[in-house]
Amino acid sequence: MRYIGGQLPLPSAATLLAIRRETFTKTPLFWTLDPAERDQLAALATPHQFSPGATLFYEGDPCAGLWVLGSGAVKITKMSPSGREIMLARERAPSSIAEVPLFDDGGYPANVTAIEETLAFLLHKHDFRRFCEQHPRVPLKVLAVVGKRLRTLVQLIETVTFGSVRQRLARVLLEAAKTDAAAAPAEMPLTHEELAARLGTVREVVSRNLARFQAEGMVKVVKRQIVIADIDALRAEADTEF
Amino acid sequence: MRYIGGQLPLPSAATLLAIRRETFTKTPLFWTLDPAERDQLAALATPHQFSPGATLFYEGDPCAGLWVLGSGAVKITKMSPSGREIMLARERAPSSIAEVPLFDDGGYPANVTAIEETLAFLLHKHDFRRFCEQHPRVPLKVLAVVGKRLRTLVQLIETVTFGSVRQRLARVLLEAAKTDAAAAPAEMPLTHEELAARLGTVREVVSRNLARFQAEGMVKVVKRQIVIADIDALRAEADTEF
DNA sequence: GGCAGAGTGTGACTGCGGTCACCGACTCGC
DNA sequence: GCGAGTCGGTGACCGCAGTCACACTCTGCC
Repeated sequence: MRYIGGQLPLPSAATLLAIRRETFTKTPLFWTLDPAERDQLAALATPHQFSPGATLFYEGDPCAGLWVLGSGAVKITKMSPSGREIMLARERAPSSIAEVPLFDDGGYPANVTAIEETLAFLLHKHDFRRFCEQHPRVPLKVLAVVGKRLRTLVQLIETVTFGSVRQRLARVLLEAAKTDAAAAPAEMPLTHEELAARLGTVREVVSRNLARFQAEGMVKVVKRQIVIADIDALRAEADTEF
Repeated sequence: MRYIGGQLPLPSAATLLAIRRETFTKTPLFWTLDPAERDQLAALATPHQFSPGATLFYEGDPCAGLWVLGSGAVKITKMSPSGREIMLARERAPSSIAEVPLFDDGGYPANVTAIEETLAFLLHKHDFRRFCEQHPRVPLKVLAVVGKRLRTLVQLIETVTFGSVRQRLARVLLEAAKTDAAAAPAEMPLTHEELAARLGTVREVVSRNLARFQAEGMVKVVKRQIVIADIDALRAEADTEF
């Protein structure tokens, strides 16, 4: 772990109100609401601050409620008892987490950990369910969001069962380059350890495959930063059929 | 393929009405409705008959609507271009299929194929969505069902990434013994090919692992039927930590 | 009875991925 | 500048799973 987890003091009350309003406006789940309804819901949420490495909740924990990301980013993971990790998804604000256990009365299905400094709002399960009953369009939107999530999981199963680490690595690199380019151009602060978790494998294997990519001229490593050198070759690698 | 796919003639109109009513009463999705509402919805559905091996729809097909299983069973699969298959789930009537694409405007996310003689009702997407808007408790129930599905997918990812074929095979055998025991005691009409698809591997590997199980006295094969000989040992195998 | 076809058993081979071990490079704090 | 801790690279090794090839056993059918 590079970071030490833990909750931090929150922003002041005044800025918090503004952040809260903005968060709930931007979050897809609430797009179908009008501003007054959003404010009403936002008022029910309690803010929590997490530093990188801190855990929002663990798999199996009873479901406290819906988490709405105000800023920062988190990863959703499963861990094997022996310590290996696989990342199911990464979510960046504005977004929401843990819609599923709100409705099927189970615990949280996976671990969620902050990977950046993250501000998240917790909407209590019963508050949100009551709100859903009063605003029937919300569950429909939740369904759309959960549907997307389910599709990406199916995709993940496909690549894990049929694809190789090499292939998955290529995909992750492309994806990271794309999403991070939007936030902070040409920067990929990924340790091999994190990549391994993302792929459901171990550090050494990532190391080796990256070395091969480098030998083949597809990526370069400068100052521990991975830089894509031949994006087309990488794309070809990612798209090769199983 | 042991079976040749295709649609068959339907039962007579009179029996069909009875079946239809019973189907919609038993399907979990519609439990929250009262009988009149159910009948109203049932009237919109069109029946289709499938023999084993016949395909209800393929991955990527535009979403026609929700499928409600009246009798029989289907498998939900993904195929790799090179022909390998992985079974994401099996659904037995009474149940419903393809809730997801109704709400997120994508195509069907996977293939669905009948594995028994199956009667299924198709509820058109727009009919069902309109019904959802009029009966807000339905989407909530859909969410619960989709949530369960998502949980099993997460579970699948976990076993595929961390577990071995041996382990997964043990689990599948236990599961098959359990579900089939309810329907038809002590019968497991699974070919190695089918098991392989279920596990996302190939026939030979299943064959070998089964042979090992047999050598270790955990299962017996009589007349090409797999019989569990030492259920505790098999359970231990299935539960060994990764 | 004999043939066809589906289903099964198994040996040989290969490569990938996971494990272990160890060292070198970089960073940060004192 | 030094030491501790994290991160990265690499060699050795091993086992599982996937591929190919082929022979055997059922079953049903003509």
